[in-house]
Amino acid sequence: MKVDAPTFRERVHAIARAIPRGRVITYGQIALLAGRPRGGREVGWIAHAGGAGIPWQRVVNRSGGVARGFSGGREGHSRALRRDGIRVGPEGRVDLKRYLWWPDARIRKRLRLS
DNA sequence: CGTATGACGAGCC
DNA sequence: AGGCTCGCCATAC
Repeated sequence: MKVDAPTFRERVHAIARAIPRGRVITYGQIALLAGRPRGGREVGWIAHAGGAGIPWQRVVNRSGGVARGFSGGREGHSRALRRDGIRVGPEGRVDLKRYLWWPDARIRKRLRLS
């Protein structure tokens, strides 16, 4: 059966849903995977628009920083990450060396990503 | 339709 | 390392 090509927003949602508990990904990475190398800002407002059942707290910026516009502000974002078992520093930063996630080949294939 | 805005990123200092 | 500037690009107004 023929299916329409997924929109950028749908790809972003699919990727965000695939992030495992205890790991994080960056806006830029999602944009790249979804086929828009400089679309970090877009991913940001897609995240801000929300989406039921999507663990947006696992999406952080390039510096590992939490989002100002998260529900509950930076504090809210930090709390949500800690509930995921992720350590968040006093400046609202996570250690990317430790928590950054990259989808493996199998997942990329399943989601039809680059 | 021109301007402003922003859950971003890379580069420079 | 951390702060600034500039580029990016869909939306909002």
